[in-house]
Amino acid sequence: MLSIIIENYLKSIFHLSQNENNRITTTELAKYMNVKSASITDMMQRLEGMDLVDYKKYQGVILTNLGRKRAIDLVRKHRLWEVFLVEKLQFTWSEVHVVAEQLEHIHSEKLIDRLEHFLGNPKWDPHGDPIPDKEGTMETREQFPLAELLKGETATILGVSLDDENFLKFLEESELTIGKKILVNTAFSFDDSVQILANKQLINLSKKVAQHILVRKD
Amino acid sequence: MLSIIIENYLKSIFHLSQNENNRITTTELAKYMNVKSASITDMMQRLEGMDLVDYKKYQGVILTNLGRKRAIDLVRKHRLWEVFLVEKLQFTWSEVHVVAEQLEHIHSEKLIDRLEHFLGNPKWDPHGDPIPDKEGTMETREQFPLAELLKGETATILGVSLDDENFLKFLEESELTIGKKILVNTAFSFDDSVQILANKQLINLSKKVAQHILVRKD
DNA sequence: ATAATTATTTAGGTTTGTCTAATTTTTTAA
DNA sequence: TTAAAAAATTAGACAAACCTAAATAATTAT
Repeated sequence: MLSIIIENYLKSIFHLSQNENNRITTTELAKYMNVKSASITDMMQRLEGMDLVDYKKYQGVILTNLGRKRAIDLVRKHRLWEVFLVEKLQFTWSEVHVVAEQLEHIHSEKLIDRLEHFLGNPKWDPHGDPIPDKEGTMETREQFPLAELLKGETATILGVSLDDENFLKFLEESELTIGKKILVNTAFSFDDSVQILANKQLINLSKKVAQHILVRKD
Repeated sequence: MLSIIIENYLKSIFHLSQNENNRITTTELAKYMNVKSASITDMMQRLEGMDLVDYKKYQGVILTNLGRKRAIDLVRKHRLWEVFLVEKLQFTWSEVHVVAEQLEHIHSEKLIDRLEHFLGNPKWDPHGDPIPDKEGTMETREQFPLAELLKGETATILGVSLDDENFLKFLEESELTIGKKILVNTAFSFDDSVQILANKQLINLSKKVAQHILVRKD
């Protein structure tokens, strides 16, 4: 059974390399995980020996199939627990992450399968991220950053692409939550900010915020 | 924040010393936890320094108020999670313990308070053990080992006093679960076993089994 | 193409939590 | 009440997961 620490390494590598499925550098990983590069090198050599990563000196690291399987399993657990916390225990969007980070390390296949069923086999978590099934398969859908919408377009909020507590708090306070309909009132070219209409209110969103809200065009 | 390992030490000391509230020896604790006595001595010196236990060389160990508070908090979490597993996820009596042993180490006061409310503020866990409230107070009630009943007496099963997986499996298979009514048909003096009537069937119980089933006399 | 800079690895050290073997203290039995 | 046995502690070692400082490799800028 993998230690919690090793599980966290796998998850971090997975998150950093999933966009491009490219090798990531030890420095990148060190920054992301808040440990020193020397510790990364150390651990990568151990994980290589466990066939969890493909690591070559000075060439960075990438997950093996086994490592990816384990990482996706953690993502599955994390996201199912997030659904539980929000739907059953009324946690807010911004509160769930810290707790789910702990819960994802509970080892029990029966627990997670039963939890999935108890929650009604959800396919998306409270941030709009897909929940992998037992085989690691996740659903996909067309979605865009709100920032890409043009003046006058309408859309529905599907999720977010940034898991920052204050960002999520801001969205909660602005009531910009999943399912909400929005209309782009103005797109300002001078700073790429946008003004949207949501909940019958005009709300200004910075470029960064608009980039990390994911929507479906209506 | 206490490590999982330290939390397990506190819980073990608590369980071993709660009957008599007496000091326990390092050897007792070592056997219970499946580690060597030397490791216990080592750890006790650390815990003494953290004001979690009162430990004196060659005189055994007992929890301080602080240590007991922490241990009861773990018991609270363990038992609430057991209720969740049984009531919401349909785990059986004998399956819950291993998973709850992991879940009890999740750190989040909000999580456990919300869970308690979600479960309807239960006062007893699936084994019939009392669930401490936030202040550490638990309910009490009159209960006896089934072994103490006399021929002809009727009773209701309240719980068990042994957390052994095979013992619990046996009870599940015999449908001797919480709330079941029983009647003592015969008490055999030669081996202290008893024959009871439950679920319209005659069931023979060894002395050990009868000692670890807790009942209320009707 | 070489020098300077940056990235990465190696070497050696620390803490936590365990172990075995040796020693000391306590308990039990003669 | 002393000797033998049992229990408990100390000493020293080890693995995991980190660290700092030094060395080496790769990249970049001149």
